[in-house]
Amino acid sequence: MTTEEKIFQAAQKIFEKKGYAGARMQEIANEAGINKAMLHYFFRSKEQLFEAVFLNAFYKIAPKMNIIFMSEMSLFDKIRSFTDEYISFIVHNQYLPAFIIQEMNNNPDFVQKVLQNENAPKPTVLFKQIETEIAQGIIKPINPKQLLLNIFSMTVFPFAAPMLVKGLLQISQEEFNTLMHERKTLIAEQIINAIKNE
Amino acid sequence: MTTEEKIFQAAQKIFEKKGYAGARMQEIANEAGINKAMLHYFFRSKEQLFEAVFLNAFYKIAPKMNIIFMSEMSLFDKIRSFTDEYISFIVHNQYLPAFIIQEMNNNPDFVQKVLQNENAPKPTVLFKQIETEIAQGIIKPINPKQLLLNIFSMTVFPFAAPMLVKGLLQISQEEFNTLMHERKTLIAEQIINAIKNE
DNA sequence: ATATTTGCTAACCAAATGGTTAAACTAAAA
DNA sequence: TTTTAGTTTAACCATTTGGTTAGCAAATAT
Repeated sequence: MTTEEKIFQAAQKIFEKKGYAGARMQEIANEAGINKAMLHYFFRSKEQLFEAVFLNAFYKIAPKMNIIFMSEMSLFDKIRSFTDEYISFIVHNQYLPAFIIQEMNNNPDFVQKVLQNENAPKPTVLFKQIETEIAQGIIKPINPKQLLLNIFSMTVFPFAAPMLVKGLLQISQEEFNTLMHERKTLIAEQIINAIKNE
Repeated sequence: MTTEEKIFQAAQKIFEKKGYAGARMQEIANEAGINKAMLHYFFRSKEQLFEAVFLNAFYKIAPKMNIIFMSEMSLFDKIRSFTDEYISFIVHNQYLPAFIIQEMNNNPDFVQKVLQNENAPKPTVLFKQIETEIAQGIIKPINPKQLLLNIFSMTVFPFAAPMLVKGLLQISQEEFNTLMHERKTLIAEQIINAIKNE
């Protein structure tokens, strides 16, 4: 592993745990086992190092979102495969959603920068599909944005607020993981149950 | 307004916007229009000032949660009144959920401290009620923890990740507010639709 | 073989940051 | 009127923090 990779991985770990404001360049250097000057040698500044880490994190998740936005499946199958694949992925990267959400909240300017990229998921196609399926009588009438927001909320929230969820439900990390595994199919069931006709 | 109140309100504003790590004592003093030494005169340290603000925030929201945990209503009515009252309250305190969630994530020790207080919401009664209504055939079988998590996710998530939501749905703050207003009744409808028998 | 670039470190620096102090001001109690 | 207690400020302090510099050693190019 090159020094640059060591730095990047250390930065990932520290930024994800502490956020931009809470992270310290010295701590990242220690984690990487190298001299602090190397951080600036390879990445110029804390901001640029952070941006590299943040964009990498965001574009790790974005493709998973495109399952629901871009594929050719029926709405029900989109919901099923999105929840399943998203949760399967996030279980192995539990830190990502909270990190991304926190930094988007604290850095509103950043949001547009990220979402104007070509990789950024675009919901218009999905919205049209929902309207079509409503018109066909497959699902009950609902504002497409609300439906997408429901799917998203149920899928992402536990990973956005893991500490709150574990505290409120009074469960351990193990039970949390079990629940998340269950949710891979449960969320789709619940939503489809709520919107399907008959 | 006393100086202590000025400090507290300024601290609320700054901590909520920037988080503990991103907030600066000087900025809080400027916001309050007083000398920085006064912060330490009234609150001793940044940590203690933060703790006062955080606990205040948490115990503003906690009572709204007890609607669903502690009242005597039927499950459906609990869901209806929780989503309605929670969203109504949060619309006027949009910063609160993201702030609480962020600091609970960054400060895992803090979580237990907060949730061991007597005000802290306890879910056991609700879980039993759900199991009873399942046994009575009112609702379909579901893990009570999953049901609570669904209610919670749909209600809280948009306020936990407002920037991400606005970005992904490509909506303005105004449209966001409209959607949230709609959700006061929509969430309950969707969930009840998903779990009710017949 | 020599010059040059690249990777790396120790030491250093200026600014920022949380916190302290001593003195001054204010208002109420004695 | 004098004490006394609480409030406020300006100046100061020690530490932390992001960032820089000068130099060294190994690789690369000439």
